[in-house]
Amino acid sequence: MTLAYAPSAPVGITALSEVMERLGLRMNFAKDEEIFCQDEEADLTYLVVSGAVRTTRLLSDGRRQVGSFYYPGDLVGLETGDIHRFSAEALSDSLLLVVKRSALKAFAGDEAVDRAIWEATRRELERTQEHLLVLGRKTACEKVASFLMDLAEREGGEQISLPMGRQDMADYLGLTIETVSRMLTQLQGASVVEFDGCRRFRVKRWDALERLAE
Amino acid sequence: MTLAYAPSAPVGITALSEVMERLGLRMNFAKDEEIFCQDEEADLTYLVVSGAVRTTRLLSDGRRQVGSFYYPGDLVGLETGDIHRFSAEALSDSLLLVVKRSALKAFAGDEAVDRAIWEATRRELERTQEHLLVLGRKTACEKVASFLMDLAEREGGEQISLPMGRQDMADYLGLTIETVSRMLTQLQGASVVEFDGCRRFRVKRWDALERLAE
DNA sequence: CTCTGGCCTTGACCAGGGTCAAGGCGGGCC
DNA sequence: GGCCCGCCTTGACCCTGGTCAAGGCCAGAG
Repeated sequence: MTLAYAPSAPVGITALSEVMERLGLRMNFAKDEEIFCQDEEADLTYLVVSGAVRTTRLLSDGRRQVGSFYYPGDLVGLETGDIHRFSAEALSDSLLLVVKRSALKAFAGDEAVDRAIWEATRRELERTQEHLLVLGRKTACEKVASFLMDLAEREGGEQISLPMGRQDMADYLGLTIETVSRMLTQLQGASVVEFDGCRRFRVKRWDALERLAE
Repeated sequence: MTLAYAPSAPVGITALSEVMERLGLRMNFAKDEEIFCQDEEADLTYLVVSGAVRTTRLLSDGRRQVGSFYYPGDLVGLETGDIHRFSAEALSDSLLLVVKRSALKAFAGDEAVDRAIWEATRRELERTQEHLLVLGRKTACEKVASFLMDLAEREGGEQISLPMGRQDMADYLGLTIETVSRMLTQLQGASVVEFDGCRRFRVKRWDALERLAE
């Protein structure tokens, strides 16, 4: 089976991940283990099967920016050019399917892969642009609220789990860990969300959360 | 003449802008005139000939984030999907070449255009990721210093001109106009840069500027 | 079951940058 | 050449979020 080029349909990512299921090497990464590194050549593509992944960038003095989080079904490292501009690490013990881009092209055809890369890149750009707005123009409370809302919208269920620690949230939102903690306490105090331990919550008042997220 | 598809060469943007020179409609935009609007359909592509362009996004309460600035030779509105996620306005009176994407495809071939779109998108993503780091993890002084450095590196010359006002800089950097002004004064006080009026400067100490930009 | 270490929360205090207000300055227009 | 308006700068003050420090909680090991 090879994938045909279908000009108008969104061939891209879904079909590609099916191909990866068949071609990909299954790899386990332990919590905090590096998947790829900033400035490293980017020839591999990763599909998150279970667990989760964060991409990060370090400033020379140790300040860190988390670029994005990736969950099961997401492709990581597809959107980059030849060199990774961020590092990627496993948030928790994770299973990933790994395949060489060149192998993927040979199997799926250049067209399908190019299209998938293009789609992944466009989605990444949109997410990054949204992130930009959050970092540039929102207050601490709005940042945390919109973060929780994004998570809740992705998951859809009642109980939502936070796969990342407070430090990762802080570095994603351009805050400190203490401020994140305080805002969470505050949101809980206002009965907007309710935490069950520090890694699970549910939304009690959607309207309020939405309003706070701006 | 049609452009052939050359798999490995960077066919993209340069060739495309040559085609645009022949196909494009010349349009003048006055200072602050809208070029396209957030949530509008994105069928046109713009090549900056003279002047400059900013892309912006508004929060409901009027807070504004500037996404990027574009200068002569840059393509604007190519990287987006079907709908613009930002608005674009002329920074000053500007001349742009405008062409429909579909016309471009018919003339240059799908391959060449797809490739150009892909390249433009990847560059945009890289710029946005850099911007993310600045907004998330840099201090006001570092933000302003790295902004000036970016400008100076693009222009290369001795005297560098700022095509945007203080408010645009502020909204790009996630600061207020007053803070931008103070930081500029401070950088000048430290003999790092020297202003000749508020729209022209030159770098006096590159090493210091680089260090301050982190 | 208890100990221990790593997160997370909380509090007190501090400072970077925002807010508000008052001029200065320079460019365009008469 | 002079006037005016809009942009830019400066100052005083304040507040959000950062810093520093102490303690709580929970999970995993022994």
